[in-house]
Amino acid sequence: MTTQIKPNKKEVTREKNQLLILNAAEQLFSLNGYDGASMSMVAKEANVPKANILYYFKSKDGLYEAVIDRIIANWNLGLDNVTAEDDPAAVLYNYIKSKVILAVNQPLQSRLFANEILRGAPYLQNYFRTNTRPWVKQKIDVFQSWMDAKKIDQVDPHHLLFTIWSTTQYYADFQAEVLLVMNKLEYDETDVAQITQSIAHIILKGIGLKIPAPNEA
Amino acid sequence: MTTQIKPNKKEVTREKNQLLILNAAEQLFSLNGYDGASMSMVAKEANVPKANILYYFKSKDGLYEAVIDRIIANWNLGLDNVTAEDDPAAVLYNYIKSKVILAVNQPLQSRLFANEILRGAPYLQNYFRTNTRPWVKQKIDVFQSWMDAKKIDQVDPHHLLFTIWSTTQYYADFQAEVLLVMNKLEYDETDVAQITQSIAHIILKGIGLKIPAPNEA
DNA sequence: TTAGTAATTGACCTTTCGGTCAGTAAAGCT
DNA sequence: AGCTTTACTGACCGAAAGGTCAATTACTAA
Repeated sequence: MTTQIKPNKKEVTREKNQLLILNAAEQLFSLNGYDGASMSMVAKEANVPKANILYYFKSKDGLYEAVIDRIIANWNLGLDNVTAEDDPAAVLYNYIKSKVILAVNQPLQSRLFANEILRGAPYLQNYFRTNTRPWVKQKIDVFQSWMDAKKIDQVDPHHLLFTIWSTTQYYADFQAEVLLVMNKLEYDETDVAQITQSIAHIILKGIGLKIPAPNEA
Repeated sequence: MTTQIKPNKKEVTREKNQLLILNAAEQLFSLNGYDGASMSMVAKEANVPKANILYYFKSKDGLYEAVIDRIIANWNLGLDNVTAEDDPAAVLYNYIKSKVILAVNQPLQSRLFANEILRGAPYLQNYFRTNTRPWVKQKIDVFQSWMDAKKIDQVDPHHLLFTIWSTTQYYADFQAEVLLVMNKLEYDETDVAQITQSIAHIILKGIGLKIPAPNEA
């Protein structure tokens, strides 16, 4: 908690350069995967000497971990503070909506995770074990209590969660396929609403809920 | 249609070796992606000299294309011959079930496609344009006619299709995540039924259908 | 057999990979 | 200003990548 009065020129340029590098790396790792992105590609994209990247991040692994750590730091699994007393329809609708917005507008993170998991999640294993698993457990419990209270249909809560994740992330990870099949060049402004509506309709009605009128935060 | 009377030893060993190579390549490309799998890894896995692979397939690209071509050749998009007169519930239930079985038992192909699409589908673009798109168009039409006949709810047919694809393929492509979250080492025999049941419940009910009793081919 | 042809592969090539390091530039401190 | 220390980077390294090729080893047909 030492308050930094003096901006310290060294640290400023360092952080500026690290930001350039991390952004370039995130983009390249997302599109090409770990093996498909080389240090020199990152250096070129970030417009810094390759040795500078190694100086900051020690190794390619170190850079990759830094990229992942930054994503995780800003990563919000959503559904925070959800309790058995909350209204399932509103909660799930908002969750789906926020995940669709993320998928359409910021697909890079989702794709980086997808690349990771396809390889067996070598770097994310620990994160899943220590963070995702407890998070999931808590949500599963809420889902189950909704089922016990007959608020939603009895379905395996894990698979309900996977259904929400898969349907929403699909528009980020498989964007290329979606656009090719729909014969579009990119998503347009109406797509987020369209996708949210379709997914929410199917999933909410699919577990015995009504779709809330589209007019709440 | 020339009937091959003489087995021709050369061709026999050639095809045997090509099979070894293609199997090894499929496995390695699926797990590690195009850039993550090297020719020497494939050679070692297939137990043939590296130069032999180049002799058969000209280049790494050629090998990759051959792997993709073989998958596509055996690739059945399902839902064949489906018409507006068919029963939506039975058709969709069986489609979901067959896709879940594939995802759990033969995840390699799905993962190879996932790797491809994550990279923007450089090799599959053409396939999507010439094969998938017409296939989709026909299915969309059937879905739409079911909606017009009030047999199923009005939902964007594309997104309905994507919902089925995403939910089922998730168990192949993101197997590592699914298993970590569920704290399992591998899928067991009950999982296929469990997954099928959950997905089918949500999607079928989600578009206004009843889940067929689980007793038809 | 044997000549002719195709199949095969060990050795080698160039390029690029991730990574090191010695030397230089730039702050920071007194 | 001068001295110390840290930040940086051009040049280089060994390993591994994809790919070539000349030499060798099968087959096949006559």
